[in-house]
Amino acid sequence: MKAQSQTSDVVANVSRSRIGNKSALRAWLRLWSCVGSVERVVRTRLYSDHGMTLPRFDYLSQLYRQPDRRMNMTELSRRLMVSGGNVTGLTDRLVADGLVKREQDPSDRRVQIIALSDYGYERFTQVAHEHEKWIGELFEDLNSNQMRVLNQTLGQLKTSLEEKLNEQQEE
Amino acid sequence: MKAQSQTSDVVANVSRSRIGNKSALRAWLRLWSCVGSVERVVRTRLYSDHGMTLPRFDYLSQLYRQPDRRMNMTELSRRLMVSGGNVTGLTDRLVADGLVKREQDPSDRRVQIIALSDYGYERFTQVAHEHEKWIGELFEDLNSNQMRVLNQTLGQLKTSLEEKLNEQQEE
DNA sequence: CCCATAATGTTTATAATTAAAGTATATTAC
DNA sequence: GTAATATACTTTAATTATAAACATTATGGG
Repeated sequence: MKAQSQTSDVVANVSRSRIGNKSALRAWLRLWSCVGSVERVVRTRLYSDHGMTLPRFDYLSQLYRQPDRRMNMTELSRRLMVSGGNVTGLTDRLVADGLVKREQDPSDRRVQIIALSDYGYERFTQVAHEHEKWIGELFEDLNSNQMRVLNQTLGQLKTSLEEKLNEQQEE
Repeated sequence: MKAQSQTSDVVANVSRSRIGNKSALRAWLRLWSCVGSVERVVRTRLYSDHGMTLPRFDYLSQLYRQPDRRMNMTELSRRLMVSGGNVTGLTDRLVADGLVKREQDPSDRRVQIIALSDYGYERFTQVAHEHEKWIGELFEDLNSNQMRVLNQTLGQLKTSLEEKLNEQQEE
């Protein structure tokens, strides 16, 4: 009885795992597809209507959300989920366009603090308002219940992924 | 009465719209974050464990899913949600590495048909197996109900977005 | 204090990516 | 049949992106 029970458990686990992988893979492909579609629309409109690229918009939005509209390079890299070298390049171009400024951290000479300029703030505010409208339109076919469920599930997935990434980093 | 009722409707609509936009924006940010996290993990492991980049993996996976493992450039561009020029460049590099082959369409001399090579098939099969495992692990904290709900909602969002993109294109 | 180690950011080389313009071929309208 | 238009792909120039190597500064243990 015991042996058989173990075998059943093993079979059940393998089976569950395989189904889980397939189900996860389907979810992943749909996530990827949805994000790709939204990004494509947003990128195109940002560029044609405001002459702004998506990476720059994402960058500025991170600064914008901070109370003091300031952030160092490492934190920007982490939040934008891009490499440090990429942030250096983006920063160079945003500084050249006057949208952000580089400041020194008085307590740590390694740190560059990036501040949204007045011009950058003004510019971003205008674009962000439209951006929010586009997103609203793209998601309008979901009813309030679906939206609630989506936010809940993605919220948990996000937390779970962040935990996994932290664990992985520590290894 | 009539005027007041209209005013209330307008207020209600505006209010609903604003809430909808905020809720949609939250969902969008979570979608973006989850996809970014998963991509980061997959990209890093693809590169360190298999010397393969994520764009190439995505490209090969599109070919792999076709019954004849063949697809033309335009269709690849559409499915990968990237520009045509990008597909040209990726194809050049994948051909150089022997993973895919360019073939001519006998019925239309403009068309390039890209075929997964035997080596490409073999290579992709190995990597895809691991990839599926990684995705399974990244999503393992969602229970079966959450997974079901996520797949359902994302399925509808995907369809809705595809419709919107088609409409937009026709305008 | 001094050394090892960690953290922050830049540089380098290369790949991926876009928008727009260009080339070649096909299709459609007349 | 031919001209206009559309489709398929490539090229170009610029931007965005990565990984790895590097320089500088900070931190912690002896």
